[in-house]
Amino acid sequence: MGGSPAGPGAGGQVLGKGGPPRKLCRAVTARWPQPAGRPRRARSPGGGRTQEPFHAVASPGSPPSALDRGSLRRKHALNCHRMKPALFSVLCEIKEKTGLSIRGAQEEDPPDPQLMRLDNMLLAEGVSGPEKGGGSAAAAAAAAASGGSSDNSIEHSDYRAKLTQIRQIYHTELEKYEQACNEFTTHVMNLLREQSRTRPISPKEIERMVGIIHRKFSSIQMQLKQSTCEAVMILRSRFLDARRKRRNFSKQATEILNEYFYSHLSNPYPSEEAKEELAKKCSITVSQVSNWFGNKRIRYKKNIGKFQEEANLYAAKTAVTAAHAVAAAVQNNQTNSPTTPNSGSSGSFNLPNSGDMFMNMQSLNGDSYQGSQVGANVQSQVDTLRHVINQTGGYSDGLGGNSLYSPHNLNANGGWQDATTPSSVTSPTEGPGSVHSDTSN
DNA sequence: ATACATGATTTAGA
DNA sequence: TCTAAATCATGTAT
Repeated sequence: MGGSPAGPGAGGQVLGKGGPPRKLCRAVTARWPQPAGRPRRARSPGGGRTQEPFHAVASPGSPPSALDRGSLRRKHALNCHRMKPALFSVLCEIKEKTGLSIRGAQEEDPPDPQLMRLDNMLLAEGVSGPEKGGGSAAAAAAAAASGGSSDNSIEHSDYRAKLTQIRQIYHTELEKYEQACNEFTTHVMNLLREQSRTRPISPKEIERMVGIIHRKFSSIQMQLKQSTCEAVMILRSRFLDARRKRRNFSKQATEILNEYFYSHLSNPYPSEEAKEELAKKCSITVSQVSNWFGNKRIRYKKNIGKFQEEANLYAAKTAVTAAHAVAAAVQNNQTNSPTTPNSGSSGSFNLPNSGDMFMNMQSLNGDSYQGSQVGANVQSQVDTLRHVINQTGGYSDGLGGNSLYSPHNLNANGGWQDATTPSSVTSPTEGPGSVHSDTSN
């Protein structure tokens, strides 16, 4: 249920309209390298569509061919012809009549909704937005989708790096397109200007031509934007997928969880508060804490024997902590007034060493000393300590059954004792008297 | 390559 | 909604 921190399918939904991510992936990998070649292609054949041969206006770089030379000569002859003004006016008249110059002049393109959507998306993803915080919004969203844990900074930076890459490609391509568009527009304008000497070309016509060119280029830009959007979405979905993948918790996190588990073996059900605290300490989500305890309980119960060594280990740790606690408490009792235990607002111990972390957690559960009864808590620590001492004394007999955390906490039908039973009440010194046959799997 | 460990998910029950 | 139990899927050690 709430187990998944990333939430199955949390990613990829943003672009859901485009189709399943797999397909997108293929589409993009096939399409990505292409845009670089487009401007060149757009430049050359575009001119061939006007009525006059554009190559007639020799580009400054290339020497005119024999054909060009002939055409230039003819043009020059035409321009100098004495009948030219008369012919020109006739042409104007004809054009007026055919209405060529008016047609399509008022084609004002409204803002394309799809283009707007793409623009918005790119902005939201931090691709087309302002230079700095780019991607931070998306990354934050992704982090939120994953449960907000902060243990994935590597993936995070990886994501940002890739997003930056996409962003760069997008901008260079966009720049190229704009440049190509401008070049082509000025080229066409020059041609039209040149042609206007031999045939009537109204400013409206020029405007229209420019409009056509811009529309063409903006459609190419839209393709670029679409590809970029797809790339970002794929990156996102992959990023989230990667987070969905199982990753072992850090050693420290496992230790913290184990310490809690084995010190609350009689009732290994952390409260919501305790879960939150554990989650914070382990840099994982509360759901992950719940999962961990669920797994741990079932696996411990299934094969107690296997976990005994681990249990002893953590018991020893607990004992050390307890020893410190007892020492501190005793000292406190001697030096301070007996009614002022060294506790914070939540009633936790302030231990002089690193063990206090664990002690704090213990206090959170509320089962170590309800009602801030530090005395009782100290008693439980003493019990643990005493028990460990006993255990280490009897450990050499080598029999699995004689272990600190023998399954005395489990009742006959395999369940733990009543969940309300605090661990400190059920003294660990109880010993291996209780029943347990299910040490094997 | 394999077995084992472990985090996540699913299912069913209370 | 929480949990137990089964199971899946991946990480890790050999």
